[in-house]
Amino acid sequence: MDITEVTKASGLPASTLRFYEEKGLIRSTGRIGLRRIFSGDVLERLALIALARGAGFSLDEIGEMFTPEGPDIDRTLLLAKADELDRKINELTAMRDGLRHAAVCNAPSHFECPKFRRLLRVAGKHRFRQPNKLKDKI
Amino acid sequence: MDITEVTKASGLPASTLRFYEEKGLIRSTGRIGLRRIFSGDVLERLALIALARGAGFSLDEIGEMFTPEGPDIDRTLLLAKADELDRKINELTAMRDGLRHAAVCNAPSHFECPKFRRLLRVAGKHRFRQPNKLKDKI
DNA sequence: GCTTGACCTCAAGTTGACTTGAACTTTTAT
DNA sequence: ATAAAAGTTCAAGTCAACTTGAGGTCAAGC
Repeated sequence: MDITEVTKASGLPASTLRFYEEKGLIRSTGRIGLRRIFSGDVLERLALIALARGAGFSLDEIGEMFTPEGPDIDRTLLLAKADELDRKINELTAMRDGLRHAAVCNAPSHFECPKFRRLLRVAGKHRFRQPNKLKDKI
Repeated sequence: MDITEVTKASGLPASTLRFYEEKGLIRSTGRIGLRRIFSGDVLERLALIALARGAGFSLDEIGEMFTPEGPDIDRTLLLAKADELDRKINELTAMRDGLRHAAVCNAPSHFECPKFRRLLRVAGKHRFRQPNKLKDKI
């Protein structure tokens, strides 16, 4: 398939496909002239990438999961990630319940609603961003 | 409390607190000299921000939820967001199960494992990034 | 055989959420 | 009184994940 067929089948723009290829997340099987040719299973790969992205993995992390040859995708890493997802799911569930409650609650501000405030306590600790990398000293 | 007390209590760096203030997400109650003074409930606010961030809301969206005076936080918006979270929760659950399975599965490649492939189909469609905004024409 | 449109490359721009740095002012500690 | 520590502003930098743009190539249809 050529790149437009992939864009149609996957919904991703060509620029993204080229970008993913450059990152090593997908591979084109060859060229006709300049044009990339992809084999059908790139779609499966893209689906997996989409899934992993949805689960909060970064492209780099996804790249590492697809170790070029490694049959040994680090299993403890996978389990750790699964646990992380469990925590995340709990958080999202709390937030969802909070929203549903907020939609019917008539406290003047949600901050004044005890139900809502309890949620804050429940779903506390989660870091979103790592500190910027400091430049390594030589 | 001054800004360092807030950083200690919240775990957020001072730069973030200033940034949030500039964005209108939190407010300092006054100054001593140049220095900001915060009242204790900023911590609650920060907890809520953290929760909402964790649930995937952008800072701008969070800002809108804290409408300055609006008693009428658009309830349908809240419910829509809750539904969105439900979908996300399903996705994460699928991914989590996929990871747990992958950790014990001994198919040569996860792509070759039918259980895993089924997941791909299940948890398909989710957009992560909106198209860049095109500059509005005058 | 030539135009046209799909594709290409490569560099630079974009967005969100912050962080970092430089230069300055205050408080606090000696 | 004075220096260090902690705070401030404002502009610029960073990072991920892409997108956009300029300029070039090439196969396909007329």
